Amino acid sequence: MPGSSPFHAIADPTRRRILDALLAGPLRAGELAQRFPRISRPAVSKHLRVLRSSHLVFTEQRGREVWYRIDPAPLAEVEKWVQQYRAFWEEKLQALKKAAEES
Amino acid sequence: MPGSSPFHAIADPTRRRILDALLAGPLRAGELAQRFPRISRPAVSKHLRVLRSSHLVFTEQRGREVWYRIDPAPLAEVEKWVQQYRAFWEEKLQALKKAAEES
DNA sequence: TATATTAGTAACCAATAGGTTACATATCGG
DNA sequence: CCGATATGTAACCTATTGGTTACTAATATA
Repeated sequence: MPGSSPFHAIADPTRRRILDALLAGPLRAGELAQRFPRISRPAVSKHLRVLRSSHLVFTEQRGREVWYRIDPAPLAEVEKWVQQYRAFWEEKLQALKKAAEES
Repeated sequence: MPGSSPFHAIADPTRRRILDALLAGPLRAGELAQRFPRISRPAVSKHLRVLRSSHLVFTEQRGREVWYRIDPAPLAEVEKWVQQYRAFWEEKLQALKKAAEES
């Protein structure tokens, strides 16, 4: 539990939507949960725990409220990995272009 | 099963290593499995099925051999999503830089 | 101080994931 | 044709995931 992979953290679509919501700015736990009417608050709370454990979000306690905000730093690892494949797919696009020009 | 998310497909470290291996060029199923001595061939076969179902790899049958190669196209979705957060973390780096200069 | 409000946790459950061994299927080579 | 090789699948097991409801702890407020 202490420090799971960002690849695992972003695998779940609900967790990605949570991060997307936080992109606009910090939110309280409850407010965040309200944005997912189809699942319960504890379910969201668990997703937040996963995001915390992978350091994709961090919290600031203000009285009884807990504010969540993004820390996108761990996504750099994901980006780096995906970028390895960029050259590959750009090659393919090049090949397609060439083929189109030759037809 | 027909068409699972690339986010899910790359969540597993073994599947990422399979893709990494294929980056150097196409490989046969068995040859691929040999690179993972700690897990059985059927386990690798199952990972390959997941990768196939998310269209990250495709196969070419040649006699009794099955050659696997990468199709990185679905990773574009991942890249696109991660890039949204780029601006965010670059801002943070900027802020750090600024703070360093002012100290 | 009593009561709402906010957030997390405990205990539980069904479904999925990732692994295993045993088996089926198809092709190659002698 | 027959044995060896290459690959995938079936059946099964355990751990993890994502969800639920019920409860606890802490802080704000009337």
